[in-house]
Amino acid sequence: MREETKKIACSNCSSRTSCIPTGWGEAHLRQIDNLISSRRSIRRGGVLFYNGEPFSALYAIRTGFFKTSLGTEDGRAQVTGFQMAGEIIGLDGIVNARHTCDEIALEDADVCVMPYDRIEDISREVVAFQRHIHRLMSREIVREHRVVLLLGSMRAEERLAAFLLDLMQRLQARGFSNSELILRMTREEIGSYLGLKLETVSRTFSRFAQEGLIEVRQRHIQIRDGQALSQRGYRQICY
Amino acid sequence: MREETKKIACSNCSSRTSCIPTGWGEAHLRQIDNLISSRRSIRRGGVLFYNGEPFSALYAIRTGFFKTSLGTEDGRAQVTGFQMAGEIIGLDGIVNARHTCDEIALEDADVCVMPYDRIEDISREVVAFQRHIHRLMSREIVREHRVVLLLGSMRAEERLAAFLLDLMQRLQARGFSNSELILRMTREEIGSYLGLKLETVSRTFSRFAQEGLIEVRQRHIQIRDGQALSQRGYRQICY
DNA sequence: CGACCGTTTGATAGTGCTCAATTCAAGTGG
DNA sequence: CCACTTGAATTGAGCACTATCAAACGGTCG
Repeated sequence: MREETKKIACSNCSSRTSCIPTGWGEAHLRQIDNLISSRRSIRRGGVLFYNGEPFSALYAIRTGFFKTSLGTEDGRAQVTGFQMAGEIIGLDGIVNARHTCDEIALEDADVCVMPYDRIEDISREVVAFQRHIHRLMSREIVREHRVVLLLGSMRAEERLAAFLLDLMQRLQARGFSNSELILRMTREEIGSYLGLKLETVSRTFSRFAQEGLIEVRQRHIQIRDGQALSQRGYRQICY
Repeated sequence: MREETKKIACSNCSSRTSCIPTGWGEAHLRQIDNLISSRRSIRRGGVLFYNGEPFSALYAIRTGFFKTSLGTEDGRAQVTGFQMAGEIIGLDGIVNARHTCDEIALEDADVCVMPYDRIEDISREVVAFQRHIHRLMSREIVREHRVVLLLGSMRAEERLAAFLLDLMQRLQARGFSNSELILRMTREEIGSYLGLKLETVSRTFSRFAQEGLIEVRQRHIQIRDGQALSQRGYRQICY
């Protein structure tokens, strides 16, 4: 799994708005430019970091799609989340200076490496950046809350609908179509994430299709009736 | 629900070690002493903060026991966690400056109020404190990961066993017995947290008791065979 | 083209849920 | 002090949803 390393700054990065939003004064831009140490390219199926691996940096996804996977003692594994461009990953490693999950690329990906000690330094100097980091972590906590809600109180249909709606929303926020998406993960990975078996995922897709809610061609999903889909899956909290 | 407010400093707090660990130089103790603005006492059943309420502070639990509860659009609610003395709550509110869940006392409780702007200030001045806050948030993320794993891949028996073991471990870390505990929550709240119905929780308790793993008298639980219990529930990741 | 992986679909079994009745513990008020 | 009320917990019977096992299909890539 070959990986390349490049040198780059945030100030002239095209996707800056998504991961490090605007709003710093010009004065601080130079400090922010010191944030990224390098980039890494990960091939499809490649691993960004392993469970147990020493923690040293957070990563901003520039392109590509990742899954977060957690192993259990008895050999089972569960997907605990999917990440796409613009999102920051690796926050789990801060507590014990070790990562506690595997981060695996579902397609060829590029990430910016943000060494944690630099994050600490800049946080102390740039108030807006400090707040940004806190908000990132807090957002992650809130997101996980919603996953817990999903896994703890929804049925298969509701879970899958909520999953599709969540994906759609995140893609739409990144400028993609709001009625069409291509799944980057297998049915098994979706099932693992939703606490279902792959057969159940497949069946539920078929049922949705039969009822005219969506159109399914392999991993290509077309939303036909977003309204109805919402009614099935959107039990999420509004905030 | 009457609540009292008192003024106090961390440096001479008996339970300091649990929420704000030692290790700051003497020089910084005075800054830390400025962290707590007041204390609040919450009666059993009282609410520390509501979903939607403006966020202004984190809270350190001095005494008492809380549950975190999330409401769904269609009126259902789910418990997403239980918190005990020494733990820090309210981290969910940072992202959007509003709390996204309800925090409810399961027994009379006392909390220290830590205004968020003071946390920001001290974080910038005391490196060890900054790191402490980051670790708190990261720990919360890792904990939630484990809950997701529990809900997504364990069966009723495993869930309840893991739940008991987790509680025991946290109580033991606080100096309580490692073979005996009193549940502060109802079967329904346990069920909600574990993604089960209260009847299932009750039945599973009974089964454990029948098999000699534990002894159940209402909310009083006696561990008889922790080893066996571990084998049932401990599929958690080791880290 | 053929092999392989992922997906779909069917039949059956099992786990946990629903509905309902009963027991238990702790107040509450006469 | 005891009958009464109330909320929580236990237990049972039947059912619904999802898992499991199994087979067939389809797209992709060597």
